[in-house]
Amino acid sequence: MIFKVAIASPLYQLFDYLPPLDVECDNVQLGARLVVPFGRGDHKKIAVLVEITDHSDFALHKLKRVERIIDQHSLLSAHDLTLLHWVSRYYHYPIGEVISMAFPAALRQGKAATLTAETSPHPTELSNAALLSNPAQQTAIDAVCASLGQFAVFLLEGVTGSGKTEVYLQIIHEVLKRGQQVLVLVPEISLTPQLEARFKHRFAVNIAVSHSKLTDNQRQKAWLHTQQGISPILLGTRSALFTPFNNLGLIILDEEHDASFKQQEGVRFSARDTAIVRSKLLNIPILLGSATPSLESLHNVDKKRYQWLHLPERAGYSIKPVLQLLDIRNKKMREGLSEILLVEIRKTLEKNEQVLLFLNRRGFAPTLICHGCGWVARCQHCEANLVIHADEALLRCHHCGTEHRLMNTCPACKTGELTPLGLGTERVEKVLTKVFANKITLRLDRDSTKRKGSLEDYLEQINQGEVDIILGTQMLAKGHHFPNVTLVAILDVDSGLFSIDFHTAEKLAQLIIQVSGRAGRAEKPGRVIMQTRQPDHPLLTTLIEHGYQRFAQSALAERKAAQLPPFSYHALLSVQARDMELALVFLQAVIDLAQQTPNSAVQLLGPVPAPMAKRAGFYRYQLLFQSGQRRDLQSLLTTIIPNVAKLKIAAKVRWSLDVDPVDLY
DNA sequence: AGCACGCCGACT
DNA sequence: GTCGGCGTGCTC
Repeated sequence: MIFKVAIASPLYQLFDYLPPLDVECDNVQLGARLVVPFGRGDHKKIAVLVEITDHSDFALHKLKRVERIIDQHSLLSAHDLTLLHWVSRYYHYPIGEVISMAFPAALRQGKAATLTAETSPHPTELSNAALLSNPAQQTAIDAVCASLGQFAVFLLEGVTGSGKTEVYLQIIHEVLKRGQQVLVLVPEISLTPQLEARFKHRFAVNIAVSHSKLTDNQRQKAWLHTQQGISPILLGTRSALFTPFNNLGLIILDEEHDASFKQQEGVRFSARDTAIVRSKLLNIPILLGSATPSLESLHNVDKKRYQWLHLPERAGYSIKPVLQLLDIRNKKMREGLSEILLVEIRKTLEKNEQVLLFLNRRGFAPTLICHGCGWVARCQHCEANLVIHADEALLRCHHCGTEHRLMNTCPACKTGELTPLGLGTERVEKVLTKVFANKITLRLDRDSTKRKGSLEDYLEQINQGEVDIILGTQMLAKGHHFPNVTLVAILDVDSGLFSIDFHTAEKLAQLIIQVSGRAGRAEKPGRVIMQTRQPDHPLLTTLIEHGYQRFAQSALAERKAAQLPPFSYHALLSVQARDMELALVFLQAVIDLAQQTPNSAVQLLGPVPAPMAKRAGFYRYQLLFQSGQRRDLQSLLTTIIPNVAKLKIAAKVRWSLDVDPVDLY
């Protein structure tokens, strides 16, 4: 009897052990945790039992013995293990690391998987008869409910105010009536309080919540409640995806286009794509929701892989704002605000309505330049300029955190006048408080909301009407809705138009639509003004004249013409090292490995410097794998990645692989 | 990733 | 003579 176990280590393999002595092993369950000796000395590791076989490829006399079986009852089902194996294979990440990711911290360390006594399971009692729903909502509800108990992917497309959440709630109600559980995934924690409140109001059941801002204990409790079936609903972020369920009947993934569903370190999995795999394994439906679906998902609808459900705006509930481009070429500007925009802001404030301004750059100004000699304040560790933070009299690097005192004279020529160049939120805030001195301006960015809970306090002030002008970065683009805001302005929409990364256009369009959904209500619709020097840019004109769907069609046509994803498949191998040469030698070794594995169906693009070629003292390079067929790309990666990991030089650099990258940075 | 082993420089 | 620097190699 051989136990094949997973151990958290950067090795792409399982480890074989002999069963423990003096213990009855006939009933030991796959997915149970074990204590095993590992490495030299008497070191112990927590392992997860993955397979029991009767032969080993490893020399039998070298096998060590399992020391102890921690769990009498498995914590992970066979399906859970299959899903984790899929993640390890598809994202080319060591199986032991992937499996350990499924457990909360304490269980990873071998603590007993027991709940504290205070747990009194809520009676599973379904309250509150359904609200009214309109025909489009009913169609969506019926379609998903008809698929309960079988695999199907639904894309529910509906703008703010179309009643998506109500559709979710009614479908969940049906799943709970069948005695099954529901997994609800959302992109960010900031969205969960409202959603959680709405769920709790609707269902008198135990709702588990899991996201990274909770303590380890809170997360473990949610994990165990879900695993044991005490909580019929788990509401969580990306990392909650791997929580085991007793009887999962449906997955809902809201804001499916959101980039935060893609993990950007370690195992770079897509929670959306992995959730779909989980649904398929369990033979249950999955519902993806968005006002601005990703191009991949729309493409999958075209290919009939997903079923498209559409919620038009409801009559009388419409908060659809008017989108307008404001051509600022040759217009008089005051710190990034055109005269025309200032007039519109004034008119709005005079009606006692609120104004929301977006500028996606914090600080006072992104550049400090010497008017005398042209010296620019640069970060010595990054290929980036230092950002002026006037409030704190600092120059700060937004990439590595380096800080310097803001100086008065040019350190290069000692005489020249130092001039701030460009716009940040602090600078715009300053001019707003001056121009609208009798109004209250509130700045919301990472700097002004550092204190825990301050964002919530500010949001409350806004909704109480204590604030007239809200100026913020994209942290305001998600979730929060401000009914008394009737004017939204995007101060610099052009910065999103010229990127080397083809994903940026899609993200900009989604941002514009999401931002526009933050404002107004039925009787006071909002208006969105975008300042631009590119009023004829096709992205902007298509979006404004024909809406998101038409934009998405033309963006997909462009992707197809250029053979970019979703019409081809990408994997990005990135490396960083203090020594530039080392990084390049590593990538050359990877290229050599790829060329020893002839696969003409995969193109290698690179090595090229990363878009920020130096960051925090590390030089950064990357290599892009591209293929027309997913299986060709996968088979090449399966062959080479474990060998890449074994390269001697791999230990001297930091490298990572991103399959299906959502940004190429 | 850890962690032990091993082969070279400055200390009691 | 020994403590310890971190290069190298291994983990069932």
